[in-house]
Amino acid sequence: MSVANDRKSVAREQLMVTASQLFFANGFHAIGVDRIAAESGVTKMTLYKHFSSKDHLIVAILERSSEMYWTWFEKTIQGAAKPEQQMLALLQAITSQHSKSPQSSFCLYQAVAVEYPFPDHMVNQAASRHKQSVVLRLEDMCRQANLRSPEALSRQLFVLMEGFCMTARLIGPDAPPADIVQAAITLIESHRN
Amino acid sequence: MSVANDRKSVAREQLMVTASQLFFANGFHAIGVDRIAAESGVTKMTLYKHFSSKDHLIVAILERSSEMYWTWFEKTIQGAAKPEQQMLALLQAITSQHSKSPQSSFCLYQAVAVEYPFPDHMVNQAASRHKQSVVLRLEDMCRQANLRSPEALSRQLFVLMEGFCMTARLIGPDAPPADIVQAAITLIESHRN
DNA sequence: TTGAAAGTATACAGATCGGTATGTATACTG
DNA sequence: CAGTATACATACCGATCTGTATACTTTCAA
Repeated sequence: MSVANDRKSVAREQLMVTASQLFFANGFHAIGVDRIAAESGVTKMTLYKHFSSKDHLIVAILERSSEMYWTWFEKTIQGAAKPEQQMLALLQAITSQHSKSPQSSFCLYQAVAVEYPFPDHMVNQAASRHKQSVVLRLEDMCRQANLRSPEALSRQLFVLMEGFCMTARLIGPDAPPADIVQAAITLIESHRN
Repeated sequence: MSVANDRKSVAREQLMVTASQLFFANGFHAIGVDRIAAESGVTKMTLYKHFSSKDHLIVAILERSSEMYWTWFEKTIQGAAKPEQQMLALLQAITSQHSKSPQSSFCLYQAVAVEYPFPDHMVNQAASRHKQSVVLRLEDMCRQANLRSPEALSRQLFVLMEGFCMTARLIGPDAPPADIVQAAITLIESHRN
């Protein structure tokens, strides 16, 4: 089987994990392919055997992150019956994860929005696809909850989540833990019929 | 007078304006000093006569942006008497500015948080100082308004504002215009005594 | 008028960037 | 055994990065 299609390669997996961590902590432009390869314990040639360019590696990381996000998403809302409770479960999971590891609140897609700001760039498009689908999913949940103006409410909750992630970067660990959950509760309540 | 202290130099001013725009639209690492100098109609040597390094230029831009921000801030809340109305005036100004020019919602300090993530870096510190002062100012307003848990409310409003700026980057112009103002109203109301 | 300040022009240093070329060793598999 | 895939090592390419060196011009005020 051709290497380019072998999604189970250990080298490929290690490259994506390592690169993901490095990008996470340093940004995209600050990390070169040499360092990614070195810290993966792999040659640069191996990197380019698996990914045709740095941009393609980033897109692969973003798409795998998106898959992992949705797995986490569905698992998190699993216990909650009503859609309102599901949305709160998401916020609670985000904040409790934040208190354990503040760095985990950082969002790779926000970094893309900053470092690849042009919509015709493949990296930007990969991030946009993900965030667009999040907005739609939230809107879907608001609709299921039979709340007033589901579009507006979903956008409010989305902004709340994005703001939380960015605030974690800006202010640091001791940012807004439970406040955001309370804000979400207030906003949801205000959209009840 | 020495050039390094001449804050009125046209070249220095042009460099800061041009660099600011370029960083705004492309990020920091994506823009080199050569391009900044060229698009300012100035030599690279002139840039280094006024700013001892690229990082110092960025810090100067951030600090001047902060001054401009506070000028805008005080001017915006000027018409409103009550602190609650002042906070709403801020949100309304942000959203109305957004509908005129969506790019203006982008926040340079958020870009710093992504591209200079280390707290011991002077650029990161300059951005942190600004955002910290914004949080404190909001908290002050909430306290003046005699609302319940001013700390929590100010953090909620801060997250809302940060989320709005980031959403403008992530989703694009047709993001959440009036929804955020409504969210702020709801949150403020919920903290009334 | 003269002399410092401000700016120009050009060239360069040293490092790093993304990406490629060439060849070799290992290991699975038909 | 033969062939293919995977990964190795090393060296290199052109471009770009921040920052510096040197020398010439313009402006303006004491």
